[in-house]
Amino acid sequence: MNDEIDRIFHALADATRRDIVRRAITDGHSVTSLAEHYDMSFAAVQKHVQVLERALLVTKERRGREQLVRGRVDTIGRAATLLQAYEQIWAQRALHIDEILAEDTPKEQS
Amino acid sequence: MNDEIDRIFHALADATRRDIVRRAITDGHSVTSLAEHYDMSFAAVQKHVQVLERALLVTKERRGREQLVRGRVDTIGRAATLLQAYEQIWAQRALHIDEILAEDTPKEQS
DNA sequence: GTAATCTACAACCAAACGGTTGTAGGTCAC
DNA sequence: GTGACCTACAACCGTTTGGTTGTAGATTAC
Repeated sequence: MNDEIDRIFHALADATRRDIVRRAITDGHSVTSLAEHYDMSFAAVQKHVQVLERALLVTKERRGREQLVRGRVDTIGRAATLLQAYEQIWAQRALHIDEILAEDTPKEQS
Repeated sequence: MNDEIDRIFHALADATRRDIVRRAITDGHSVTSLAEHYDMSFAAVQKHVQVLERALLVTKERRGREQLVRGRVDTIGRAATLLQAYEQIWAQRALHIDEILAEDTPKEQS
């Protein structure tokens, strides 16, 4: 499961791949049509899609001779939840600090 | 700015680094005390901390001869917001699909 | 002042990344 | 069936990553 998270974050750690996800999440796009937007070879874009696919951030669907790339919302949601968990931990810590301050202040006054 | 996001996601794409952030977000820890938890050299952990530092996910604070590592909540929140944005885009798409289905179904019945 | 502790950083190495070109297999149009 | 198009994948290459060991600089304890 840690490997799964590794793959998700690694996949998102590249601007080209994030842009592919952005495009693919609203509509399916062929690999060729995706490749037209970037200043690199078709094969390079194909590799990026493969990385996204292994991270389950994207699926491919045959459409005639094309392969439609589509964003996988469940996985993106999973990653967002993970990060929110980190925020949650922090929020509890901040709350805890507030409690400590609230307890200490009166004692200093006595 | 894209580089900043690259660095954040890349930093989180490693289980050891995620664990360091987890520990450091609630309390400051010296690099040595962090290193005790992992099956690798001190220098390796030090490098991981450096990656987190460059991604602004963590700050170091001198405390005598130790260096306290502490999680940066603002950056974590930033990453969470980014992922939520992706989810948001999806939600709109899902809503759109629902609308299409809602429009189509009656027509099929008539 | 000396020894122990904590950190920083350089040098090295194998493996993974991110790109390239080239070749080959399906699918569509005609 | 031929040609054009879309995709898959192998081979290659320079750079980065993630680990190691070793050395050196501060800081603390005594």
